[in-house]
Amino acid sequence: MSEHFDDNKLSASLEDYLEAVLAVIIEKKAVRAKDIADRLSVSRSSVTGALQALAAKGYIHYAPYDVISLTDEGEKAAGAILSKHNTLTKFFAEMLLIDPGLAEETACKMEHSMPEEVIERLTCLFSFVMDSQKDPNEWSSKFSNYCKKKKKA
Amino acid sequence: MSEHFDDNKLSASLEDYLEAVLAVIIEKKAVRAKDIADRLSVSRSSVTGALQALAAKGYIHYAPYDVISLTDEGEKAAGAILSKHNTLTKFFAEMLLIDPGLAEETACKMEHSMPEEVIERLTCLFSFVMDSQKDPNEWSSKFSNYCKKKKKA
DNA sequence: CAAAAAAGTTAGGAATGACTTATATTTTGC
DNA sequence: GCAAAATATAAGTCATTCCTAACTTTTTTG
Repeated sequence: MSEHFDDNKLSASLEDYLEAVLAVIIEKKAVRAKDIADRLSVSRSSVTGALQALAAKGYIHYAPYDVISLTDEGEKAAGAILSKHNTLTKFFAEMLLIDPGLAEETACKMEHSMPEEVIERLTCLFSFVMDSQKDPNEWSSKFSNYCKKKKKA
Repeated sequence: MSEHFDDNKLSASLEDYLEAVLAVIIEKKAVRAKDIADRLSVSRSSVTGALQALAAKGYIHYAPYDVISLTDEGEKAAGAILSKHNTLTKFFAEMLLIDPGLAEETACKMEHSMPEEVIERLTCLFSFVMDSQKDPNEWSSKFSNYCKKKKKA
């Protein structure tokens, strides 16, 4: 069981960095500071700072000029963030029928403040509702009709 | 139509102050700095600072030692925040069946990053699902059963 | 109504977080 | 082995948010 001191709590920004590390690893098998700088649109030195902070909190293995990798703890945390991100995006886009761009953007902001338990239930709601549809497009048409009617009323 | 410069964007913290102003007004017809200090657990001087910031951004009428009131803009903004707060709390508690305490707490954090449009759709989802229940407790039992089953599988 | 209590304000400052630029160091590819 | 690319560090900026302490104004109350 991993310990949880106050100082390995992650800020929203550090969560973004950690998420980016995992995303880049998934995408290209290895991370370079530059990839993260590009992806998050910050300077390389900001990335170094963030990586040091993440290392200090035990989420990544980091040494100057060395390869970056996630610790077990880091992998778990990054995975959780990524999954929150995906769950929320899917919920907004497919269930609430929000424009994909806005869905993504909103998920990005909210992924930092959603407790595990809430995400779990959201996933559950999603499958509960979708499972009860006869065909995959049924929800979309039913719900958008309802919303339109509601708006007029 | 009210103007929107960069500098009347509110931080999460200022939104909390603004929300508190409205909440106290609703509750007791008038606001005193002390009420807000107590409610948010900050010092009285932090409240003064926040009120000045809110005034500078055009959300409240403020003059030293004078009565505090919301501008039209402020009333609109505070109302929107409060309604986000309530919508989210209700959604978490009644639809996702999250413990009321956690529902409230999560809503508090998320209310700052939910676009109007998403809240609107969430409200719609809520009534769509609830409208299709025969009695008020149907959802709760159906959904919690589904979740239990899902967890075992 | 005057003194004490309460509420509000101000000044000044500490802590944090997230960035930056500029300079130094290391690695890598030719 | 050297130049170019990548990375790291130092040092500093800027904005937020909050605090304490001392002061002023307002309210209460004996």
